[in-house]
Amino acid sequence: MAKTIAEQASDLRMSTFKLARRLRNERATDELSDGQFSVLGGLYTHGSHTLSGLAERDHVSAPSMNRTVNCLEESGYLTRISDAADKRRVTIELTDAGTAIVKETVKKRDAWLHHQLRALDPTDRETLAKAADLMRRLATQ
Amino acid sequence: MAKTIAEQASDLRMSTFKLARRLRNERATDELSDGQFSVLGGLYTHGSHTLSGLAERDHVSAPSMNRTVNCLEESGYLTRISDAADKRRVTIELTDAGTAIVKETVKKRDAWLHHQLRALDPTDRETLAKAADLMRRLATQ
DNA sequence: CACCGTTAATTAGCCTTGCTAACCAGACCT
DNA sequence: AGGTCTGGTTAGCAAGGCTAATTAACGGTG
Repeated sequence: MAKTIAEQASDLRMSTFKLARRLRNERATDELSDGQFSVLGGLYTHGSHTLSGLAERDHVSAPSMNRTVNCLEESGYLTRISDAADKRRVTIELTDAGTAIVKETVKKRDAWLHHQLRALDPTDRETLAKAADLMRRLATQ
Repeated sequence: MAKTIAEQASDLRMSTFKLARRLRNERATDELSDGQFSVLGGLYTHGSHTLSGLAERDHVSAPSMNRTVNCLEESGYLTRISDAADKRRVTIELTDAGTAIVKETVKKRDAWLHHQLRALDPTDRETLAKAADLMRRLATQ
């Protein structure tokens, strides 16, 4: 007997929260908080941004992002580069150390999930792969 | 060309986080924070718990849970009932108001996702339903 | 029975991280 | 030059996480 769409919605919501929480707990490095990693990861995959660009991407206020960036700058993972054309603006770039820690953290972070996926049969993996795409599309609407 | 398992893991992780964040933002009532709702929801679906039981379920320390419970008790959503047999223990129960707000919040919370799912074709919905089940199993391992 | 270790809840106090308000400094417009 | 707008920053507040310490009650053992 098929579930109603409402039931599917409820199931998907609960499963998403559960898995997200589980993944968050699997965070493999204590060097970086979740928010900090999100900033470095964003710089890695989408290139350099201004401060307000970063804030907007993470749906966070500019002052909050400023504090996070200060912290990451102190740790040497990124640098501020003031814009020559418009001196109000600051572009924020990953340093080599920043790039390195992103790569390493992603690897560690995915290790648990990778292990779980390998234990599934290929059909189920395919289902999850398709679902991941659908979920991404839902989320960005 | 098929993705590697590692790529699938990375995709699934990102999509899960994105959708979870999106769902979290859809929170329909400003009366309850995320953590507070989680406590009430847990009591609703799994029945009364002791304080430490609640803390463990939410992977939160006992003092943190105590503060949340204090707040919810003040708001009238739950009550403490001291155990007759072992007076150290306290059982925490939903009040009628607590039950009511859980029902209402779940309904509101699922509304957005329900709307999204209805816009998909049935095949994609089926994929997501299967994935929800797989995700739940992954998360509880 | 009295004592000591254990357990459940709570209180006190700290840290992180979100926010808004207020503030520079530079750009832009007239 | 003066007024306004914009990007970044600083200051200070609130929520919610934590650990350490406290209190109360249970339970076994000499």
